[in-house]
Amino acid sequence: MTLDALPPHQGGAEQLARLLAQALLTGHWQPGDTFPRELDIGKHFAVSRNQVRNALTSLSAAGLLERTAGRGTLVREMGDWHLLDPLMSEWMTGLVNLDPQLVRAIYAFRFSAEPVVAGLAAQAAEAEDLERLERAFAGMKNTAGSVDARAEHAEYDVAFHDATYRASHNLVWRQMGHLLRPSIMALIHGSQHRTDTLDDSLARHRQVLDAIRNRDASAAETAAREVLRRTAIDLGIVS
Amino acid sequence: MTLDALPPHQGGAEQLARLLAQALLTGHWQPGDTFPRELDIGKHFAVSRNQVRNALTSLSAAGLLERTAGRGTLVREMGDWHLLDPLMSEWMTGLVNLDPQLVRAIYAFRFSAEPVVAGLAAQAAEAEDLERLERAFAGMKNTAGSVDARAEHAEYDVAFHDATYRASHNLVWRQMGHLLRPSIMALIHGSQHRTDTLDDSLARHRQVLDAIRNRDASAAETAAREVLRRTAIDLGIVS
DNA sequence: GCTTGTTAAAATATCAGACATTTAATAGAC
DNA sequence: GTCTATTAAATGTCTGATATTTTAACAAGC
Repeated sequence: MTLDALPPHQGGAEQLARLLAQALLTGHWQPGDTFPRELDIGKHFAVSRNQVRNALTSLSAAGLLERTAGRGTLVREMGDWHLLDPLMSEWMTGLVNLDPQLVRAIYAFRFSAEPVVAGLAAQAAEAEDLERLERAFAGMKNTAGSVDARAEHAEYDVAFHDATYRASHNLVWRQMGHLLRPSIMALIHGSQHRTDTLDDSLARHRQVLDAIRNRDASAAETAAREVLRRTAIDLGIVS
Repeated sequence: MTLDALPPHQGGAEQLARLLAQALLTGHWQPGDTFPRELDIGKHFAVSRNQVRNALTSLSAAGLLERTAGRGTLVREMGDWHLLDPLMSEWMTGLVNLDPQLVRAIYAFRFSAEPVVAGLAAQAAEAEDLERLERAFAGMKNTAGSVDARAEHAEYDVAFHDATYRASHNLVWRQMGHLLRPSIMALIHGSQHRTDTLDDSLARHRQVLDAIRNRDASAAETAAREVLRRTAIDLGIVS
């Protein structure tokens, strides 16, 4: 794979990093391939070697590449990717071609983890957390009607789940909230956005909110599981 | 806080990064403090500005620092740390002074997560995974007797839990295996290493192994919970 | 033939210094 | 007092030279 298929970019090592990362995430290079040399990348995108090095440093840190002096830059396999790196989440968000294997893996993780998190949230949530959850839920409700507010709706959706993770009051779980955005954003492209499915999703979210508000951990677990069943349908993982 | 209290270092930006990271992790600087300037760090440790910048880039990427042109470098609060970054795990391993709040947070995470992971492992484990688990368990058994093999024992302990995460066959869960090393290594300094507690720990690990081997998810969950109860005692979280 | 050592090429890593950019503080004009 | 230049200080960037590492080719010696 060469650089020719990639779109041009404008300004900044971060932009370049995103561009290359997204190419890697969508499988433009195979694991084990040698990545283009610094100088070639710089020449192709008309940026300095510094910019290239900064970008490649990010990609290495995220486990996408492996660089060794003298040999060059190698593309690493999916199992080595640092999926929990916030930068990764940023790069994944908005990708339409995200590897289905990856989408399924993230979903499977959420399906096993979020019920537990919701349970913890029910035990640990404080007033501040409940407010966040309620604000996010209200936002989801307000944007559920119109078709053109679906991006905004997704943002509130992310905010709701993120608030759940935060409400667990655990530093580690909270970090995992980063994975939510790419996972939920994938819904925008995957589902049909029919009014009744949105209503159904909303009702299930409300159950989670109520359970947490009532400090009912086991109800929160079941409710979270129900939300994710809905998500599975929308993602096309089950029918 | 100044740099004077830090030990000297030898060679390489990675060493420098580790040194500074560990100082940050043990609270040598308070959140919100301004970190020393690039040039001062370079002068103090007798390294080039490049090395300093490379080190600081790592620390920023891990969420320990926030750098802005013109203003300088700020120390971020614990809630912003990327606890799931493998580099962080590497820096945390071997730290004796790790913040108790952090140790407890990681433990609480494991206590809620590992039962689920063990359950998944029981469903998804393949022959290769069972072999890994058995090898690790055998290693734990062999090193349980002698007092001076406790570091080696801890390594097998890490390997056992890591094998559990891997056996879940989920890319996201697998990433979390990185957190195990610092968490388990903390045990070396925290517990008394009496023979009977080691035997007890070993017996509980065997339960997990057996449950996974028997593909009994719910038994694996309970067994994992029991292992972690033992860990809590050894960490001094409960008595 | 097989091993070993030498050399050369190619790639990333590092260095040093100048320059650019951003930010915050400060002095002055009104 | 408030707003506006100016200045200082910090991180960011560029460039070219140099160092280090790795691989491969090739020759020497047994």
